[in-house]
Amino acid sequence: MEKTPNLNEVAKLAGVSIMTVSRVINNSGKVSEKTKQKVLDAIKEIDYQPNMIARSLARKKTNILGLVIYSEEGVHPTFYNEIMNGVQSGASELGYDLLIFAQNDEQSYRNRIIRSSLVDGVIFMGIHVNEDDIRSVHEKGFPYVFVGKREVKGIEPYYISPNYIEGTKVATNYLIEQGHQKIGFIGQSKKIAPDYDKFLGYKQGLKEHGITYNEKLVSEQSQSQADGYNAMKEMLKHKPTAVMLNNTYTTLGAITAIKEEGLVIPDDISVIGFDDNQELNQQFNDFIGLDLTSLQIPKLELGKQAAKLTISLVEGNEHPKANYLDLVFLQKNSCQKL
Amino acid sequence: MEKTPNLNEVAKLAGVSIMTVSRVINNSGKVSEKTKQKVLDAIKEIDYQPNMIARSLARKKTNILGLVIYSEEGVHPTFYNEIMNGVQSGASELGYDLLIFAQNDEQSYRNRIIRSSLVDGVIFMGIHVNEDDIRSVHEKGFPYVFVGKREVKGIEPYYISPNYIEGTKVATNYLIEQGHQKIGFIGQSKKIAPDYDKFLGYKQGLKEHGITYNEKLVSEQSQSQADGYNAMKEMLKHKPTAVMLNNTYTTLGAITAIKEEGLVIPDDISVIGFDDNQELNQQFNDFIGLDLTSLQIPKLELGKQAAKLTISLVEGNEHPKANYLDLVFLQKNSCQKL
DNA sequence: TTGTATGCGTTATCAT
DNA sequence: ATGATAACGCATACAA
Repeated sequence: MEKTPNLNEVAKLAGVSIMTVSRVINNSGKVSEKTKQKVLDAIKEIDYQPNMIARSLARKKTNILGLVIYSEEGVHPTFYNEIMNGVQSGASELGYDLLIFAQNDEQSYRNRIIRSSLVDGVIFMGIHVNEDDIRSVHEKGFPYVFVGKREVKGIEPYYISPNYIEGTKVATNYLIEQGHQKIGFIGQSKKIAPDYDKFLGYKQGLKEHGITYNEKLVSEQSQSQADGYNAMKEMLKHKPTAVMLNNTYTTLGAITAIKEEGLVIPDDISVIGFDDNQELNQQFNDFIGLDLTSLQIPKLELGKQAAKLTISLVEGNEHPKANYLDLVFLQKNSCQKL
Repeated sequence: MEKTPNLNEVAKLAGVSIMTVSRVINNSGKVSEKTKQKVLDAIKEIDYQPNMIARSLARKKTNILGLVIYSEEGVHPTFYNEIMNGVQSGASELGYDLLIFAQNDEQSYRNRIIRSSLVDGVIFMGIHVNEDDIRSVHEKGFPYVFVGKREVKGIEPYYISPNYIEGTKVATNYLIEQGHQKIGFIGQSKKIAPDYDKFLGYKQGLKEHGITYNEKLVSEQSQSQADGYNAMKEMLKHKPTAVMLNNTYTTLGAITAIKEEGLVIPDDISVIGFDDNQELNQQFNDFIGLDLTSLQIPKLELGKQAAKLTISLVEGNEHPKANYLDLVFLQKNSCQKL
């Protein structure tokens, strides 16, 4: 490895002081057009690139964001990866790099994050978060944003979350406007916050149209294909004309059950899915031969917004603690007007 | 944001010089047990954490690895994300952080990477790589590793790749040992290097057992479910007793075709899949009700090895240019002894 | 065993 | 418009 050139060498070559070179690089202060050219030429000649580390030390700012992913066994679900891509992209757009913190153990990151001066701000992501980390970061006034709605005892944390309630309400309204009254909902889980919010939106939609809530048309089972299959089997006894599902897996199971009963989508029953995984969903659509109408989480955008919000906080701006991003309602052909 | 403490403040509090503190932190040089305790106490008291930026500048080493992902439209296929997780994990194990470079345009990274002194080494990943970047990094002697076999004109690059040839050879041998002679292969593509390697392994397996290659049992179509479906339909006319597939999508299509013909897996035909996406595959297995025997790319491990190899190069060790990682042959129940 | 001086490459401050 | 000098926080070399 050859030594990388520094300001001194550029200055010497251009016949000016390092400060002039620095000014040219940063477009700051006044530099005459003539010397500016000399400097630019010198920079090009020796292929000079500013040393980010030295710059960071002097500026006390690294232009690096940290992304902390709390995951199990070192494997991050696809879901997080897509958001991560968005974070990277959003950070990049504003001239920030992204540093990944992730480990299988539940180690605390707070010291490395806040004290080491390596990152200017941090984004938290994952279910099994170390809440002490967030609390600590929060109390130190260190810029951070959490992806996903979050309650942390004792503080009111910054977060950006998909607006599940609003999303399912929109979808429910859509079904109702298509003439549906007996609308099923699979995946009402009190344990999983997003799933419960989806349920709330569904309920609100019904309420706004004066449709009485029928608990026979709601199932708590929410995780696997088997859950969706069983829930749908049971629910079909009560003849819903439409059904909303909480994720890709339950959707698959439910569709299997519907087909087994000899029903056709959307002729006999309308279906709205909830797509947590676009690639998976795409492939299933191909396989099932069905273009599912669904609510989509704009994961890339979610990540981007998280990055931009964090950067805005880094730069000293004020923001509300709770931030929401609309879901995308994708109307395909699994719903029918009654 | 409160000011973070530095060596000076620890030293003052402990009543020693900053050098003693530095020695305690780095476990270098001789420090008496007594002063060591004083220093440790002081560190704990003010919650001191070394400033990584200052350390990096002084050491001329950041302990940060860069990961460059060349992708399209800012979206990285799941495949890369899993490898990325491995890279992060591997780097972390050896005390390195990971910085992500990724953008939708085909921008060159070489200057930022090599010259800015931000990262000690770099890992490249993706199809549409900017070859000039690699060449430049290579020629400067900057530590790097490419994930996936790579040919770059003019140089012999460092890479670590799944051993596709060996993998499919093992799988082919397995089928032959189970008594199969008419073994089909779907996905021989000259355009996609890994797919062609898979084909080569298949061919070698046949050759080792003196089975003549029958091109009626080989299909070039290799990308989509439709490809797999069509290829299988055609191939079934020649009555293979077993078939190997090149990826999850063609597998799905092929299985559909097999079922349509009224054949049962594994009773009528044995199937070996190639799993590029574990989550997808898992879900399909559930759906199809079939535990597919398949070749798996150990993506997490691939990423880890890439990180460790890069770090080893950073630390001045010698390594061969070409490095291979064995595929995992997962024997489930889609194959039958003849 | 401990401390002092110097440098890492840049930016900020204050001169000129 | 340009330059000299002092930070930035730590590590290395050299003293004591």
